[in-house]
Amino acid sequence: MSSSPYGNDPADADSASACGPRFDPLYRQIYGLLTRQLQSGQWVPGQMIPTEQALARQYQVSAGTVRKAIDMLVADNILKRRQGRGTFVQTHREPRSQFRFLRLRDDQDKVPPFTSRILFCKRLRAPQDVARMLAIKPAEAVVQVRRVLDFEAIPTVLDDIWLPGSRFRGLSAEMLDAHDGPLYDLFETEFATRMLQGKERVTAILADTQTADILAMGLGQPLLSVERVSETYEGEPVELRRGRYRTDRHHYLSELR
Amino acid sequence: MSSSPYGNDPADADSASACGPRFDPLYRQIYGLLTRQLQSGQWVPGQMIPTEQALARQYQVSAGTVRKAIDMLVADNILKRRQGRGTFVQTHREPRSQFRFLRLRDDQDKVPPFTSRILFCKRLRAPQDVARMLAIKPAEAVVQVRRVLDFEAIPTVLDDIWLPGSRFRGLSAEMLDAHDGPLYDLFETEFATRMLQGKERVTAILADTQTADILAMGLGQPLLSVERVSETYEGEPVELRRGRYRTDRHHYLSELR
DNA sequence: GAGTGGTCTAGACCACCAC
DNA sequence: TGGTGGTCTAGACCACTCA
Repeated sequence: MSSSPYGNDPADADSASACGPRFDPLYRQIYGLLTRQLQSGQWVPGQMIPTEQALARQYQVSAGTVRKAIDMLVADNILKRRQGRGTFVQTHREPRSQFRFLRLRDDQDKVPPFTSRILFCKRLRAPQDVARMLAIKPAEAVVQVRRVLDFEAIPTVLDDIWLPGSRFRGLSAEMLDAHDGPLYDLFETEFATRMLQGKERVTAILADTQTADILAMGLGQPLLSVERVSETYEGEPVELRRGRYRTDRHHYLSELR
Repeated sequence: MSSSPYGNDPADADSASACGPRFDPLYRQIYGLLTRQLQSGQWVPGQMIPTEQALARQYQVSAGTVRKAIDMLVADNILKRRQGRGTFVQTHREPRSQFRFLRLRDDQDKVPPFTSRILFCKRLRAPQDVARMLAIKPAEAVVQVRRVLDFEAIPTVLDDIWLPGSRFRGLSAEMLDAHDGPLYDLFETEFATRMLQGKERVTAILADTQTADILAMGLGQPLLSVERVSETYEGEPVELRRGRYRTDRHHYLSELR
């Protein structure tokens, strides 16, 4: 967590050794308090949090200190400031951050319009590898969703999604079909689970029979394999995805900084 | 440029329309001044810039304002603060930011050790597509470098690199062979060209005869195609790379935020 | 101990938004 | 017009590095 342009980040220290707690600045403590309150659901996605002044009074610190804590949460894409209006809990529902994690792009590096089809949604005991990636016990309950994304009516992405059964009690194909918009919006709204960050491991593979069939392509054609682990607060993994991307019409865009 | 957790970023405005200049805060102006001085080579990579106090005096603003400008440059990976020592121009030479743009990882998501072999370095007139990506005129001079990266003696990456001939006058295979460490270090040191950010477009392809031969793999096996455009100050493109990555032992890592 | 960046404060004023 | 975040200031003190 907490990848911000602020000092004291242990991962950014010149000496690689993990030193002790050193010194915890006030604004970091406020950051922690706010994070915990967000995590507890005290403020829901889309809602306005108290003003900087109010928080400063509440925590008995100066406005500048609260501001710095909020800066970090904004850098984490957890909060969003709107000048003249207030500071709001970020949401995957909002147009500008819809499909924030989707890296597939067209020739102009834009997210192309697409539609989603749910192939199935079932509950099962977590296979070994899925359990490991989700940091749960093997054979614990998980929900598996398979879906296809069509870009201009061309099936392009085949996703298998695994979610911890305990968090996603009640998730069903009907619910998924009824919902439109990003999955992460549904997860926020119905399961109080916000995807905050993730990692994708990308490799090149050959289409197997089943995938080639679903994506209407030749056997042995190349595909991008995209394995995503998404995390919520405190880096807790709450989603595993295995995507197969056709990249004859699109590409995976990665920004280098 | 300028992707920072700070306000007034037009790209972050709720209304997508490009409004006028609005209001240019002082710290942005300082950011601009510092950027121009860095671009002009007034301070070279690795060198310390003047202290915040000194800059504040020089520009007739408060220390806090200079600090905020520097914060932005730090967020851009252009400067690096070291508490108790000073603020330094970031460099690709430093261990922590060596191979900053390389996304290939091993099973533990670490950058694996590797060695580089230059296959050739030649000058030619830019083909149409290369010229377009580098924003130069077709048939202008470019340098093309081909090299292989070996991971544990296994050829894994085949890179073709195109550089504008005007900037990279004097680049030769001998110079490349003599140099060890990141290419971007050489580019900084010998050609005053700092790679600040970039984009990679990743697709899955099948190995052709030549590539399969160089990477010691079967024809028709899947490969990652990684097309990188790197930019220096003001988003000026100064490098085009086409990489072919074997991903049977490694993967391409992408962080989602 | 001198010099650097890092934190924290208190307060003034500005730009923006909604009513 | 009132309230929000955004900017800017001046100054005190702390943590860290190095000689």
